[in-house]
Amino acid sequence: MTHPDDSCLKRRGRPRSFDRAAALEQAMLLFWRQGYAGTSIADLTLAMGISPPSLYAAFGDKERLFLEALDRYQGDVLSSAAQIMAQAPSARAAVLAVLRATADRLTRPDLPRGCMAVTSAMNCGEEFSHLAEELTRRRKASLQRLCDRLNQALAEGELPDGTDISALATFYQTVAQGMTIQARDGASRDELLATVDAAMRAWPGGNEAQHDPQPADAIG
Amino acid sequence: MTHPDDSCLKRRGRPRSFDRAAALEQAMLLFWRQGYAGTSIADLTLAMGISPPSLYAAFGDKERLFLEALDRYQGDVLSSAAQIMAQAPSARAAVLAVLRATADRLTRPDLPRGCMAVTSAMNCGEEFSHLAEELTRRRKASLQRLCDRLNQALAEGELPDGTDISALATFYQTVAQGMTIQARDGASRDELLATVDAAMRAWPGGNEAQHDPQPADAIG
DNA sequence: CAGGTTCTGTATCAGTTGCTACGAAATGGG
DNA sequence: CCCATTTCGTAGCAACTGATACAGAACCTG
Repeated sequence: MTHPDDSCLKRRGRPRSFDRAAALEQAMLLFWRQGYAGTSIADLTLAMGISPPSLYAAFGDKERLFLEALDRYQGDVLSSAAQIMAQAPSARAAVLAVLRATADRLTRPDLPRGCMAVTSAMNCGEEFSHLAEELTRRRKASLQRLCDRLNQALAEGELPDGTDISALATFYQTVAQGMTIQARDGASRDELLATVDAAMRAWPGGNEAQHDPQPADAIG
Repeated sequence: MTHPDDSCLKRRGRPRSFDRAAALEQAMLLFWRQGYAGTSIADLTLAMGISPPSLYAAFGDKERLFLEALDRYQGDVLSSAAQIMAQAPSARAAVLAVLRATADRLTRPDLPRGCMAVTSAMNCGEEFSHLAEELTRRRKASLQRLCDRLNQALAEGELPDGTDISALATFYQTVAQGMTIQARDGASRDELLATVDAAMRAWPGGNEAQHDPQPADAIG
């Protein structure tokens, strides 16, 4: 499943005159800001600096362009989350670190607010319901990764026996998704971090011994 | 600020041949399900059972119809929340009851999933940014009402001195907003209620003495 | 009844939507 | 060089968007 220009082979015919990756980046930013239905081909071609035929030749159609932009978006987000989870010394630290990174990510001053995977197909007509379902599928996949980590913690004794792992993972995903709405409403990074701290008070087994270090300033 | 047919005065000319309130209800349901941008005039006229000129004569234009549908939506939701808050014996009970009612409201089998005030203008182009801002304003108003109740609890000693009321209210609003995404993704009422229980563990001062009664089954 | 008023359906308006036909331009292979 | 191949910009497609002009129909007042 590779894209038409992934190969380094010499291609016959007139070479492409624009940077496909850069154009995809612009498309991603537009879909992120305005959603799938709210972004027109005219918007896209203007931002990408190409004409409609070039867009269709390079990306197929609007829907495939959206999915590719979504892949581009999630590529960064998911690998970052995986790395944070891998480095965390405990499940609690992993959840805290991921939520803090989320607070940072959702309020970057130079990027659209909120999570593209949450906002970009929230309300589209029924003719695009399969897009909404695709985003739902991806959110469920994220939930599953969190469940896996929490189940590991349960097996290692970090979490009390009988802890409802699915409910706990769902709770933290719910908080993270709510933070997207807050970010869209103008919440600052610090406000989101305060919500993260509140959410961590719900960690099973109490928080008597917990002294979470302050989050490092965002460096990018 | 009244609508053209609020009066009970006898009106001259041909009487309206459709039920304005019922038509508004259908419009609300469509905007709720598909959002502002995702709902066309054709969709609306079909669902409302009227022709475009009747729609424009009765409701102004699409934007004013949307705002009126939003008022219709929030009328029920906000009065219900206010009543629940008024009846609750404590701030904690109020937050719990409102969140449980929210879990119920977001997963009604016969109504669209999620909160219309969150989803209906989440991603529209910049030409409708004032609609998104209007919804943001209403969400901030809801937050303010929650802050007021929590400040009252602080004054009454229910909450520890030094409690960050704004942060606490924002946390619970964030959870409620995240529940909208979960509901859209198919979460059941019980799953949302489990998230509510998790969120209540974050209530300041610990939960050692708290034994929240089970929520009553929804009766409509 | 006549006159004024308001609503109704048909039939559209100009503008935008996603998308593409077409021929010119730019490359590599022979 | 000539040709096949690929991309380019222009220009435009049918369908849909939000919103209306128009004429006829239905009501009240007189």
